[in-house]
Amino acid sequence: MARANVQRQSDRRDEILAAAQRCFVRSGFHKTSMHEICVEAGMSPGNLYRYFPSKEAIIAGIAERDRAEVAQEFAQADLSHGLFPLLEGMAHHHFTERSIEQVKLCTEVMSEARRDPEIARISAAFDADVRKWLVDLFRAAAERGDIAKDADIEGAVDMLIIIADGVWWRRALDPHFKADALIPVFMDITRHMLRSRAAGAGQERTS
Amino acid sequence: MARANVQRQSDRRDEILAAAQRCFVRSGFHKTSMHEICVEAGMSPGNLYRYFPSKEAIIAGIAERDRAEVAQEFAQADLSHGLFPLLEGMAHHHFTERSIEQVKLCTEVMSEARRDPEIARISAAFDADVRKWLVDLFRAAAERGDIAKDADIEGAVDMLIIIADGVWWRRALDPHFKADALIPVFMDITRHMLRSRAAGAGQERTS
DNA sequence: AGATTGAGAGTGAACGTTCGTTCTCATAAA
DNA sequence: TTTATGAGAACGAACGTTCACTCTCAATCT
Repeated sequence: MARANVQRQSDRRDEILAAAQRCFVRSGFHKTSMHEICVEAGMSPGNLYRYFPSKEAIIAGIAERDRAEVAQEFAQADLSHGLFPLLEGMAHHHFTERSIEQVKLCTEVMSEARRDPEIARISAAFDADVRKWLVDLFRAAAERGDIAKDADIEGAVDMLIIIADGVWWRRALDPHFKADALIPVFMDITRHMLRSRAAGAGQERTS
Repeated sequence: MARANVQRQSDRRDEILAAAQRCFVRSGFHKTSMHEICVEAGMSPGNLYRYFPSKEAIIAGIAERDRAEVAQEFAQADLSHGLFPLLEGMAHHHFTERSIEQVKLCTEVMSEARRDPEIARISAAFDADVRKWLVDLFRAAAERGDIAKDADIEGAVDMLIIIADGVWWRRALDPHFKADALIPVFMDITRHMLRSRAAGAGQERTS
């Protein structure tokens, strides 16, 4: 076979990443050996190294893939039914539908970001994107009249992201944790955060 | 004849743990080698192994120490000035006063809990303690009349713990993150969560 | 007092293992 | 034949851990 098959090359990379992801979810980045990934991918180390130059490159590939996957959710958002139905749908998706595998992988990425500068970069860029996306969303919702125009959008977004992180860590650490039970509380405080700051008696019971 | 000095033995263990903690904060559990800890503690590996049987034992020791230190804060709580001043003080303590070193160490413990069953046990026990402590605190505050008796205490506590975790992760990952700017938002939603569930128009502006 | 003793404290080279990576060689398509 | 694809043994470094040994010093003996 003379010509380099770039499609097949790309497929092979995806297969390796998928295999590595399964290993990483099971044992974490550091306890997973290259040999383990090779077995999972049904491939020899020599061959695997033709597709990735190092273990770190695989980890970075996984991080990027994972972040892109999570980010994709935001792209599909539809504000036409109002902000709060959208947020509730996203909360449901984030709290329960996302597989526990992806949640665990996300925690791996977060802790690796504390060590590997490249992962930190990917992670920080992702965070900035999500934050900007949410702020823009809330601004648009304010224009629509879904929320007060003088609401503390930045503060609310920061808090929502923090809650999202916290929920995923709980999901990852406590197998009995039922995140969906928290959705009413979550929606309640979200509505409250986005109320008008001006009036003492803001709009209560916005549902 | 040199008798076994149990006090000195304990001191030595503490010194090793302190040295290990510095290393772990700097490089994380897995990237820290025993040699590194030995250098930091000014001690040979042979001698260090007289005080701890393995690296895992040191990690477990660190986790226990760290959790105990965090738990100590709760023991000093004083409800006599009302629930919300107490909570605000705790938030301030948790969000800003706790050193970034301890925050980073905490994230190490959390991610290690996903791998090491012993750390998971320590971490889960700690979480359960904190949760029970907070629920009891809120029940006592309800008795005092600080909050409504029909408030969703369990839900509020779960959410507060989640927020606390999320804030610490943000602190650990983003050096520019200013957690104290979030305290007003935090207190606001805390008050909101602990309002009465019965009435449509709960007490607003409880400050 | 001075010498002897014995056990705790401490050393650091070395060990066996594991890991990420590379090298050599085979196979099969073009 | 040529070249992409693949296998798998082997390498060298790094790691956690061990082991044989030395040092220190209070207790004991003469």
